[in-house]
Amino acid sequence: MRETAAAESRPYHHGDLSRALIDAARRLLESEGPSALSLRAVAREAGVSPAAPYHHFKDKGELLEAVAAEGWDLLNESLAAARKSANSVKDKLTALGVAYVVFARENPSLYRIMYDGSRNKEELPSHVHLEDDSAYCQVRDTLVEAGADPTDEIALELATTAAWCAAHGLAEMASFKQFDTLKSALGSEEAFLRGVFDHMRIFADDHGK
Amino acid sequence: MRETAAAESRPYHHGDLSRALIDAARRLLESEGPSALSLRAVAREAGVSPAAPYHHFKDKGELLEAVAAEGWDLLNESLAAARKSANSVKDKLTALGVAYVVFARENPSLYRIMYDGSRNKEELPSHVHLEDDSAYCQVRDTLVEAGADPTDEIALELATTAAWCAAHGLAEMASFKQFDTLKSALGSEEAFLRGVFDHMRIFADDHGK
DNA sequence: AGTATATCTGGACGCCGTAAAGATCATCTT
DNA sequence: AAGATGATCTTTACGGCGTCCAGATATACT
Repeated sequence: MRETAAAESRPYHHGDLSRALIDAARRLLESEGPSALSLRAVAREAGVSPAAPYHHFKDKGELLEAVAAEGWDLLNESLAAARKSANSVKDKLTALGVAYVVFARENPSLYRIMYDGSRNKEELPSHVHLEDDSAYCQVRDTLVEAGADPTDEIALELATTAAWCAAHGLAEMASFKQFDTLKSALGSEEAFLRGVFDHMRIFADDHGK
Repeated sequence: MRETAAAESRPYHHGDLSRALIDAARRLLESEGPSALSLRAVAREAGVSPAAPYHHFKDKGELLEAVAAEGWDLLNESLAAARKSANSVKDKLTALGVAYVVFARENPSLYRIMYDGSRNKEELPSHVHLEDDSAYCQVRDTLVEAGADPTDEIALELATTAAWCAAHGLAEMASFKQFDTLKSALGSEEAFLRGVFDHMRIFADDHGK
């Protein structure tokens, strides 16, 4: 009478329902978009009753936070990969910016979840800022590699913030139809992104010289 | 038996309910935040039945669009004022950016409504881009005043987009608690904003020379 | 006047998030 | 081995939501 799927020796009845709920949520997010992501729909998708999630998450927001956390992990990986594959030191920061925006384009619903929770709490998840290979720290380290002065902490934080804001702003704008003509005039979306970044000192300069 | 308030000689029973609904929505938005902005709550606030709005707006989204449109108008005015009051030509663009972010901080719920509708349709309201004193055009014109080459259309559009993205990105980030220490290290929020903008060529350079 | 038409109300439907009470089952104690 | 414990899940229920429909109401036209 046991379900054939899922791990055998997990805590209780279902076998790691929180994991299953997060997966169900991400499945729904990709197939139906953020507006279809109700707690009941997630429970339905996972095959449990509407109240079951409450034994694993305080409320809907806490489930979304767990989904968002996985989004941040994915973003970190994308950025790390872009950092490695960049040709020159000079190009690394732009590559990072492009990778950031491309991530948002390829995971639009997830990206939205990542920031929606933060906006309500008025702070980003702390591990985004603090952990060593977090997205924020990767940007900061890349700035240093590109020539920023690591001893001037305030300037470094400001520059990192500027880069982050630029990437986030572009990530939210790039999908607007208004830019279609510009994109096709430039030949590709990536050319458009690089074009925008090229108009920001942070993505073009060698920092102060 | 007539209500004493509101204009007397308007179309029907209520006397311009759509106006009253938009006002009610903005009142609710300020007092309770975006999550409290249900269509029913708006109707309640306006003193009509839950179904009444459907004679003036196709659905909830269309009402929110009307609210957002007023938000864009307000933003345009803020930017125009900032443009006028800026001291030097060189400072105009930064002043514009600061004004943009300050608008978002002072009208956080309205600012969210303005972009939420756009995100769903994947395009900004057309008058934001097209009309002559629209926010976008004000930024573009200011860039030209600051020395950008108006004949290179593509570069101008890219630069405008870069400035817009930077301002939007910072507007969404600036309220995060993570930046509190940086703000107080710099003495004020405006110093923080200018500090971030200063790390973007678009807000600091004289454009190509 | 009488008719058409735009506007508003009341009630209904199926969703939603969430809470409380009861059933079920792994684990712990003895 | 047996029973108690407590976590997990289901059922049921509540109020709120967006939206539709049928009827009431008041304006405008002829």
